[in-house]
Amino acid sequence: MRPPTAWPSAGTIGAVGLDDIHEQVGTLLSRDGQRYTTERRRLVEALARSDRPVTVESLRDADPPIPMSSAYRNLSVLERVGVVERVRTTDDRARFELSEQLTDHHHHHLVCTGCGVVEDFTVPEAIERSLDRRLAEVAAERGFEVTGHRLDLVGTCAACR
Amino acid sequence: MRPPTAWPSAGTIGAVGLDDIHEQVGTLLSRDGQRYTTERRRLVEALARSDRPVTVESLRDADPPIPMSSAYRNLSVLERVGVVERVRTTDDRARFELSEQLTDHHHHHLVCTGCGVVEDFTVPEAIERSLDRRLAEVAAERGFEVTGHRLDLVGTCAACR
DNA sequence: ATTTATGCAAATCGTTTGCAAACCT
DNA sequence: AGGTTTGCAAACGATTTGCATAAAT
Repeated sequence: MRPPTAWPSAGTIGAVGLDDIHEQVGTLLSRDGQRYTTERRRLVEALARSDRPVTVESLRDADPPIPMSSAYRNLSVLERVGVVERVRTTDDRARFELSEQLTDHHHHHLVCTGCGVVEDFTVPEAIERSLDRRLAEVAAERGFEVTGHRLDLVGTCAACR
Repeated sequence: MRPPTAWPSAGTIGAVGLDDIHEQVGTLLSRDGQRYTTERRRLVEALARSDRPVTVESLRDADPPIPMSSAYRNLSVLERVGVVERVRTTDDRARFELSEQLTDHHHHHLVCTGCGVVEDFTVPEAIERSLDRRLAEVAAERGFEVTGHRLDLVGTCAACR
């Protein structure tokens, strides 16, 4: 694992290093008896290249295009082994991003209710900590096993105002 | 508006008063040229009776049942006028709850990734405030117009562990 | 050679919509 | 009556899956 610093939000290439990511993905996949194929590599690179969660549609329109059924199937596998996370917000299409486990980049989402676009942002450590403390309490009260939290800032982006 | 205290999470009946809610809903609907019909009244009561967001499926299975197409259509209207909020989490079905505007109950959601169930919880005022302050900053930086925030605690509920 | 992944087309499933009947004012 | 709401059935759109072909080990 790499230092848990705040990343410049500009994709993961350069910040963590693609080779590094590919290596981890390979490990996570093989641990589940899955192969790290060319197609999956391309998916991971597309996700790493983006500074925000991407839609499957945008992958289909990539160059070269990634067929939607393949994208969905591979994203499911990658999600299961912990490489990607599926982001559901207000609109009906899901978006995908590399998991925080993989990028060491804990962040949150800014969601536009107009066009559905999702951007990343972070909050100061101190706030995260007090939040986590309270969240742990709530979980304990309810007998929940916590796997994480999600914080979305909902609003209208500059383009949609 | 009623005092912005933390509510006991046990539905809204008794806490705010159904009559009170119906009155506000009537106002919000008429403001949009909509009627407050028997069917819509039943929907609002079903939502008020629940202490968590409900699925449309559960409304269909209510007694008497609310046909899904009617539920969807009315929930859309109620959402548009600000009476209900649509909650999207990890599973593919949407859930609905009375809007915070209506209940004066700002709360968050605890989401089980196993069965999809969604429960309510609150965090202390102080945490909300520092969060809001940071969120306002982020919004300002990006030119977003903020309409609210969402905080989900994600995990596995007692029944699914 | 054998097992696994790919990608087209068909199937699913939650949600939306057309339309005729029921309802409200 | 005149316009709105209801609810069945059909339509939609995002996602999943069957299956024959291609790729990987």
